[in-house]
Amino acid sequence: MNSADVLSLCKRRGFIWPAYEIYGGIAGLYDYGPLGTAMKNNIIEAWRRAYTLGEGFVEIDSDTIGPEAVFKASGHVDQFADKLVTCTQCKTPFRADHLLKDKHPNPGALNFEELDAEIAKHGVACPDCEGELSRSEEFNLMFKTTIGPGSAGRVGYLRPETAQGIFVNFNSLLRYMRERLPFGVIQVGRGYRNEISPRQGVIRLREFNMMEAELFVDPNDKTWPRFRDVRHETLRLVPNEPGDKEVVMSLEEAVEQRVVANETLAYFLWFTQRFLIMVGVDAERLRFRQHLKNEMAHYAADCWDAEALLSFGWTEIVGVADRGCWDLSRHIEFSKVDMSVLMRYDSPVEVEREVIKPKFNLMGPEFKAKAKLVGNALEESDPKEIKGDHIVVLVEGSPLKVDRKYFDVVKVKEKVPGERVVPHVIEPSHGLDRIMYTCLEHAYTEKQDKEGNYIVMRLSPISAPIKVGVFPLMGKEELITPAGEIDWTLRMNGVLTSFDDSGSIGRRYARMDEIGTPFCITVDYQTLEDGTVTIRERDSTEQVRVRKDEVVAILTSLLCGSADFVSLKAK
RNA sequence: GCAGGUGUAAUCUAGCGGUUAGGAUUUUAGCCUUCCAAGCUAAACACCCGGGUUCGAAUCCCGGCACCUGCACCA
Repeated sequence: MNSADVLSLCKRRGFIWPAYEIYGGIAGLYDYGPLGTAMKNNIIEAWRRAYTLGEGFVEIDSDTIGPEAVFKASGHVDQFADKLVTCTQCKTPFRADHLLKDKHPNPGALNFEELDAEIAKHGVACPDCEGELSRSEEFNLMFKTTIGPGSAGRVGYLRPETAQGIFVNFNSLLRYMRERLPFGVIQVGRGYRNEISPRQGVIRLREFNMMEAELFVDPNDKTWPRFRDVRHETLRLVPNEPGDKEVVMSLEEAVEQRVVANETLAYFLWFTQRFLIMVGVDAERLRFRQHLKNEMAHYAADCWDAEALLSFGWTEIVGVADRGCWDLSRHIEFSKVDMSVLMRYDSPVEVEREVIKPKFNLMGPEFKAKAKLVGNALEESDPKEIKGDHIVVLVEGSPLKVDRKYFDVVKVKEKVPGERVVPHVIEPSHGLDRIMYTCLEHAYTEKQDKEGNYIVMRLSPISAPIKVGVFPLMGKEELITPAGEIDWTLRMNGVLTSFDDSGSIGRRYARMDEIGTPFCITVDYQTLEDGTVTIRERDSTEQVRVRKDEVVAILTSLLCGSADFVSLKAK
């Protein structure tokens, strides 16, 4: 099996196919067909429920386009505004302005033509191999656009991740969450990166689907209440130590041995693992690898990738990062809006401290109009700065010596309700397209039969786009009618079915196997006699006969995992 | 973005200067069929796009696009 087989099936059966094919296609753009869309929605729904119902996160939906300031603050503009030249010999890319550092007073300000001219003028060659350099070109992974008409428009970008949409809404979210940490916010949406060379099918796309969760926590408390419940669960980890050694350890061990930085991060590694396995990632082909220090994103303090073993090798499908306070601090800095949270003490702490109290009645005659300013400066000063008989304060930017006789030092008591902190962020960020592809590749099994390859997609019932195939054993009216009734009943109970009365029964089973439909119901002549139908399970191809009025209840429990086929068969 | 390779129906492929562009799978209609891609009869669907060479191009040449492999890149 290779990725071409999977992609070929995806196209043939309507999961995923290259976009704009009638115009020759665009690398890095793929569309989801009917089955792919249904499956994608199933994965999203499972994820959404895990976070909102399971962990009490809230979901928002923010814009995909944003003004430049947002991405200046996030760091994305500067990370990708580089102008690059590439060596035509050894192919090493260099930042053009760096190469001109000694040759030009301000190379960072040059445009492409000027850079090329300067490089030619000074005969700059490749620092590595002396090879000739290519022309300079922009290297910016964000799609740039203009918000608003013409030259009056503001520079904007398509978001390279959904996360910023949560950070910029932090204050509104904090209010909504009644100003208490920790709280979590999720978002599902598209992100855009103008990749240099998209490859490997849907693994690197220019427009992609993400599911991101941002958990805001108290930086002084990265414990997690539910950690206790799962502390004995295990993770397969590759810590960032020399040798790339893989270790299996419990969450508890991982945190105690400081392999994983804190409980919350460890909990969400496990949470991610559970989700991935639930939607159909093979547990044997899943591990978590810690980012190397030099690999870490500009915002991350620690980061673990969930990696799936695909035909391309180990591939990142989820990143679980401790982003620290990077994002919020940057938005505070750039927007000048406070985004700190008051962590209240159990009861307000009464503290006594010394403050400077200006004697305005004496200062008036001395400092005249500036008396008020001087007084304010004194109030803001620390009594520790008093030097003998005077203190130096800053008034309108210049130091001013103020004599001791103009102020008193008094003790005041004040109540401090808590400490203001900028929350830290734990971010599980999921590449939905990659997860979906992983589910498809891990589900793909083929065996030889007389026709050639017989393909079964062993998709998880949760992800499978079609849940049940409903067939009359043969295309006869007396069988089609009752089968049609069962099909209708299932659909009206929220189970997506596929009704098929064409060709042979074997062909119809095969068709369902190839798109991963977990169960098939067949109405045969016995149904007409005793009202029973058969349920066939995809992976074992075994059948069990049940009363047709029980079909909905049985299938519903089979699909959600509260019943399993083996014990149903034993009954 | 660089180098090499490849583009024929939805899929796999034959054809390598002159073919009504062939086959298989698939799909559709009908017949047949009492549980795992059965059979029969019809039908549908293709030379990646644009130039050039030639009397004549799916076939040769050039450019573009896409895919594959390696390199680089992947915050």
